[in-house]
Formats: sequence, structure tokens, C-alpha cells
Amino acid sequence: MTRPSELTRERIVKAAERLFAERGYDGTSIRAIVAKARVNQAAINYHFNGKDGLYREVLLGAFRSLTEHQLARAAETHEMPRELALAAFIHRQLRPLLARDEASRHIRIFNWETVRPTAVFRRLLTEQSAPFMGMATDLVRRFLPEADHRTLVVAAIWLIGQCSVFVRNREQLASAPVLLALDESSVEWLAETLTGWTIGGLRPRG
Amino acid sequence: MTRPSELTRERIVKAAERLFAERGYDGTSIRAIVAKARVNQAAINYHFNGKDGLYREVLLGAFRSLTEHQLARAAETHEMPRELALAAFIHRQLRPLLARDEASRHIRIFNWETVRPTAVFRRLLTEQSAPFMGMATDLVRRFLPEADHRTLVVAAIWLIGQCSVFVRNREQLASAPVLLALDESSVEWLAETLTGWTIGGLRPRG
DNA sequence: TGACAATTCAAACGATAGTTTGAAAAATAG
DNA sequence: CTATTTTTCAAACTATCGTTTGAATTGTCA
Repeated sequence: MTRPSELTRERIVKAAERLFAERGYDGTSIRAIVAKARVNQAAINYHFNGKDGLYREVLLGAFRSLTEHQLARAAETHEMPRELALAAFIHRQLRPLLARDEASRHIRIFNWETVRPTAVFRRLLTEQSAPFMGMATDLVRRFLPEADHRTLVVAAIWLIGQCSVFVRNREQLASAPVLLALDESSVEWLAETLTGWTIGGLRPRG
Repeated sequence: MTRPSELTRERIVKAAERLFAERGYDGTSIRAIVAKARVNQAAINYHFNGKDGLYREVLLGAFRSLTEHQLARAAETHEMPRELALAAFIHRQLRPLLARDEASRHIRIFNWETVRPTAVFRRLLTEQSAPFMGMATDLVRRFLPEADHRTLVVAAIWLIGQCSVFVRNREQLASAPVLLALDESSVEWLAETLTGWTIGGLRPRG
């Protein structure tokens, strides 16, 4: 077996990830991808069996990267007091607000999927979302020790949603009329504010 | 001036709204629209000056309908105790979970826009989102009477985000592995649960 | 009714989409 | 070096896209 084509594959995946994140699956043409990657047009079919196969590759990478960012800290989070663990979780979820990096692109790809889920994505989700959801569920369980399963799941989604609304809409929120500041200290303050509200919400009350 | 074409316009807008909601702007072809509306292909250019013009029409209608859905109740909400007002707001925001109706389609069209905002939408947002955001801000202000402007805006977004994460991802959440039930009583319970957590979060604590 | 504007229609336009082709080039194995 | 496989390449293929065209039809007003 001979494999001198790894470079070409990597260039294609890298270019495709950027374009899929920016324009979505339908909005990205393979001609745009090969132009950015500076490879021949037929290379995508040769290496990935078409546009679908390439998209699957990109989606897998995005999913791994996004969940691993949290899951890598799952163990140490579990050792912290629940309030600190929650703060750390929220802080990490808000991280794409600051970084115009790979993570932002991955979030963007997922945003496309929430409006028009592809078959590839659906399968990926049912196969691989369990660890991440489990981490969020474990976290809220420490605040709601007697809640039933449904309540815990909803609380986990609630927690994730509080963060994702800012991440997802960061471009709109940063411009008029909201003009939300997104520098490091502002995001820090945002994370702390959200943490406070979340703890208050999950705290038992009479 | 002669105007026997209102029927054609309405059929086109109605068909386009459904298709744009389901597939987004790029994913909807004018051939699909005219097939669904059962009008001639050139009718879209004749009546709306092209696909862009038609989309603008649909977007305007969606925006009006959605904001009016909440804003129509703004006055009466203001007369209610703050806890009940918040519950009513959340309940209305979660409504698309139940109804496969016009409002649900309009929310879906907006979901497309958060991924790839069109110029039309950006303008619409800066022009007309103020009343809606103002309503949400007024609502949270009743819980945070001494908060500064930034905190109030973030709280309003936080409130909206808590609801939208369920609406936006309803299809994924309803299927495995989450299997969130979306019948009437379940949504009722969800609204009450979210209301409780939100009140708890915004309530002052020592 | 006749003249004219508004509306509908089938057909075609140019552009771009994803994919396929078959040969040239490069890399590997014997 | 030779034989063989892997990889690249330019070009073409088929399908669909949004839009335009110009004639036919319909509706309105004088």
C-alpha cells in the first residue's frame, strides 16, 4: 500500500472545514474547496467519495474537538466543589466567544446542523453525544440530588442552552443594537454572572 | 391600475414560507416554490423582482407575526405579578414546541438567519428587534431593579436563550438518546420548570 | 366593444453545481 | 531499471440554478 496523499487530504479537510463553517453544506461548492486547498477538483471524489464523504470527515473532527474540550476536564471537575465545577463548565462553554479559532468554526458547523440536520450528523449525535450530555447531567445532579431523570436531562439542556445562546449569536450580539462587549474581561464577567444565576436557579427554595 | 394578481402573490408567499422554513434560502429553489404554489416560474420575478424580493416579503411577515405574538401581550403582562408575567412569557416562547403552525415556521426561518444572516435580516433586526428585546428587558428588570444596563440585557438574552435551546433543537431532543416528550402536558411542565429556575436565578440572594 | 395595461405562460439563456473520464505524472515494489 | 499501483490533472458530462424573453392571455377602463 502506498500513501503519499496525506498532504492532499489534510489540505482538503482544512479548507473544507473553514468553508462549511462559514457557508454551510449547501452553500459550499467543491470548486470553492479545491480552490482554497489548491488541489485538483477530482481529488475530493478520489479521496472522500464525493462531497458527502468529505463533510462526514469534517463533522467527525468538529464533534471530537468540541466534546473533548470539555470531557478532558471531566475528572478534575468532579473533584471540585459543585459551584466551582459549574463555573468552570460555563467558562469553558463560553470560550468560543473569545477565540476566533478552530472551536468557533466547529460551533458554527453545528449551528448549521441545528437548522438542517444531515443524516451523517444525526447518526453522529446518537452515537457520540452521550458522554457530553452525561457530564452536564452529572453536574446538575449535584444541585438536584433528588430530581428524576427527566428533570436532570432538562436541567442539563437548560445549562447548555444558557451558554450556547451567547456563543451562537455572538456576531449579532456584538453589533448594534445590543453591542455586547466580547473582550476577555467581559466574557469573564459574563461567565460569572451566568454561573450565579444558574446556581440560584438550581438551588432549592421554599 | 389593475390588480387581479393578489391570489398569485398569496399562493407564492404561502408556499415560499413553508419551503424557506424547511430548507432555508439556499436550499429552496424557485422551481420548488412555483411547483408548490402551482404558478408559472416567471411569476416570482414578475411579482417580487426575483428570489431575494420574495424572501424579503416572507421574512418581513415572519418578523411581524413573531414579535406581535409576544408584543400583543406586553401590556397585559405588565399588569400581572412579575412571577406570573415571566411564566406567561416563557410559555409563549415555548409554544413552537407544540404547534406545527405558522409561528413555528417563522421561528424556523429565523433559525436559518442566525447561521447565515442575510442583509435583509440584519437590517430588519437592527430596525425592529428593539421592542421585543425591550419587553424581555422590562421583564427581567422587575427581578433585578438595581441592575445596570449591561446586566439587564444579558439577563434578557439569558431568558430568551433558555427557551430557544429547546425550540431550536426540538427535533434532536425529541429523538434518541434524549427522548424528550413534547406533548401538551410535558411542555406545560417544561415551561413551569424553566420558570422556577429562572425566578430562582434572578432572585436576590445573600 | 376596442384599446391598453396587467398578468400568465412555455421556452430558452448563461452560470454553476457535483460527478465522471481517461490519460499524464508520481511514487512504490520487485 | 522495469512493472505496477497510486495519485494528479484538465476537460467534459449531466443536472439544476435564477433569470430573461416575447408572445399569448386576461382584466380594466374609456
